[in-house]
Amino acid sequence: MYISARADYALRAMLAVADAAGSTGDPAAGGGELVKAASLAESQDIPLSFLQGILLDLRRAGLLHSHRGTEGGYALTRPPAEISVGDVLRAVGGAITSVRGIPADRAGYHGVATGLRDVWLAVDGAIALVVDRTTLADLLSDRATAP
Amino acid sequence: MYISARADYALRAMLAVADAAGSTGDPAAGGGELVKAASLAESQDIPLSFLQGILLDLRRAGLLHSHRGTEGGYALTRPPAEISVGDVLRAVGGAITSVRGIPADRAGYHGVATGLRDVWLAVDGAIALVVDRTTLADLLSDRATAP
DNA sequence: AGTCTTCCTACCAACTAAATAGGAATACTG
DNA sequence: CAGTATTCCTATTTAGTTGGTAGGAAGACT
Repeated sequence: MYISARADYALRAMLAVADAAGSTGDPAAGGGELVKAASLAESQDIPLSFLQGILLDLRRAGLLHSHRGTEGGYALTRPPAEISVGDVLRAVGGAITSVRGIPADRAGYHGVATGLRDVWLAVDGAIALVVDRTTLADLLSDRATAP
Repeated sequence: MYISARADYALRAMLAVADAAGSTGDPAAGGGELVKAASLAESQDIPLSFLQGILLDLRRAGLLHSHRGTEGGYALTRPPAEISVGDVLRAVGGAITSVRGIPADRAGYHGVATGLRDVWLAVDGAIALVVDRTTLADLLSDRATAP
């Protein structure tokens, strides 16, 4: 599994948003505090203009909502316990398992290699089990992969 | 998880070697029939000169042994039931899970993102469980991921 | 000697990821 | 209604990897 810089940054940014919103005293469901892109970039060492493109992806995927203007910024659309690592990965990355760029479930094998497709599907399922069960809230409370 | 062309070709080539050796009547442990690179390339539609580099990797990893000359070719060093998909992947690819190119277990996180490292390790373990339990023999008998 | 085959190195082309720059559109402030 | 802060969006540059090719050198058999 290859975690791209985009995916890595996206997760770190989401965690930073969740943390900032939670720590400023408003643990309510959706809204929370608005966090500026610049402060996310600084707290996690992410190039600002690159981060902005990532935040855009996250917004389009419905994980963040944003507000422009002087007191603008970003906030989670759902509480951290309802956003999984898999949600974030899929928002920026597309398919999680791919064979030479094409999704694992449509790899064209023939002859003696036919069984390979099932292996990739099994791998995909195993990965999904981990990343879909782990939420941002889990990560923030530092028990990363509670069974 | 991204399966590169190299990894994909390597697996298909190994399966083709295992199949050719098994079907010519010598199901003995090590040796088997020697299969030429050219016939592997043809049976699985792999560019020959690209395949040769891959076969070299597999040989250096101890999965194949080769013989030059007129009746040369490649053969498995172990029976198909003792070679896992993971063995082949690691032979051509290095680490299975990597974050931005560096191995998952040494990703440098700080602050609120500390927990991410454990997620990648969990993913790595989940993938390993699948690819290390599936052998070439499993794939050849078409019951890909028997639990 | 003469083939046949693996072995090895160097190289090229295309693509993707990563990062940058610059400008709209939008929202609040006074 | 100007002015400013900020998100939003697109185009471009840069660097690295991947996929693939070419051309021999080394070994093995006839």
